[in-house]
Amino acid sequence: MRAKSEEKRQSILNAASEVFRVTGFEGASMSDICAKAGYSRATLYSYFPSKEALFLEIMLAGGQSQAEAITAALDPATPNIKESLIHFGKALLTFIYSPEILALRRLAIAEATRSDFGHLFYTRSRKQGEVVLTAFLKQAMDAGKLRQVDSSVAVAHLSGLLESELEEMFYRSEIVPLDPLYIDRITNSAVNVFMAAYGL
Amino acid sequence: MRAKSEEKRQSILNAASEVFRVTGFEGASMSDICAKAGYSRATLYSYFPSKEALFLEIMLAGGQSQAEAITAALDPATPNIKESLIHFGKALLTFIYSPEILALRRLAIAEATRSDFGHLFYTRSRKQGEVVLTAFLKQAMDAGKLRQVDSSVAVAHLSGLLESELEEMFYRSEIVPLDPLYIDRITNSAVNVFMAAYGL
DNA sequence: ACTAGACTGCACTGTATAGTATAGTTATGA
DNA sequence: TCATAACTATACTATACAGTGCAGTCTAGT
Repeated sequence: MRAKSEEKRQSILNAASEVFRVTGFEGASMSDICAKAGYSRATLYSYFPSKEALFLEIMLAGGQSQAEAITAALDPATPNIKESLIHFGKALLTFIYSPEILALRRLAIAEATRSDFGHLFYTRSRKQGEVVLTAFLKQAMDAGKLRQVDSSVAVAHLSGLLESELEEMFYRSEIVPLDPLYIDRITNSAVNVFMAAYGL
Repeated sequence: MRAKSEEKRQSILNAASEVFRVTGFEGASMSDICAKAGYSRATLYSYFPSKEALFLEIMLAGGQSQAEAITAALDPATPNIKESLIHFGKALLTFIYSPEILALRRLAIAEATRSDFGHLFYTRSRKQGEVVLTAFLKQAMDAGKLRQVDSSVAVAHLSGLLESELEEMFYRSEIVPLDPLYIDRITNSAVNVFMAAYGL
């Protein structure tokens, strides 16, 4: 007999992810997804029970990869806090403004009213990252590298500064990757402002 | 003969606005909008040629009101720059995180891939506000109240700081108005950080 | 080679919606 | 008052899509 393959499942997820990102949840049709994946409708329904289930799995996977990327960008053993924040900022922006992740974030916002998927995505991605970053900053404060203040607020301010020049990206119809040099400039000025307020 | 009334037109816009905000563009049906407005489908189509036209008008009106609110919150004649930024911040956050405007912003993001409406909304609302705020900060810099730096970046940083603790609002399924005391706290800490970096 | 079950292709059901058409009703301005 | 046009109610067209069902085909494991 023939076995269902994990690769096939993945290729369906990839195709669906692309279609959802381009057309949104409502705009995506299961037929489009099948065509993109190269399988028949029946096959798709044998792997995923419904459009919603497919969508949910994509959002959760995307959220998790975002949380992991944020965690990975932090190196707690660094002596120079400013350098490590700059490294973190560049990695963060590169990842969360990549076309794939940005599209997922927009999808999450778009679906926030229709279902809980949006908020689920947020709590599994950004919020997770914030927890890790908060611990990182708290450690830096305790080590005397930053002023002792509410580290959650400091995290929000750092994120807000880093993303401050990129708001327009959410509203653009075509999503293009950011120029690494632009990311460098943005990160440097954001961390400078952060250090002016939170440094010693 | 009978004349079409501007009030009727407005009440259709109001009803449509509410339906769009709750269900999104695709999710909203013209019948829902008719029911909410209390008119027949034919009447609605005699006032607006299509669903898209109706949506566009709502987005543009919302964008303009946002731009006006931002402009109105700035008083260029103020001697104390910090106080005036705090006043501006509170007014800004109160307005752009009101349930109505926040819902429009989410709609704009949701529709950004499907059409240009999202970007149009952005350029007519936020971007307009940024232009005015940039001029305001530039003037303060020239008057020696702030450090002389790129005022566009300063504007982005100020906005980013002000909104930094409110990102979750975009992902929540129910939208609730913010507590004014919470807005005060957020604004104060954001402006403090801003002044630490940009003050003299 | 045989067979279980994965797979295709297609038709079908049921539902929903944008927009139009029409026939009859009501309000209003001259 | 009366003609005009706004209005309602409703039916209709055309389309689209989620999900199901089924007849038959292909493939891998034994």
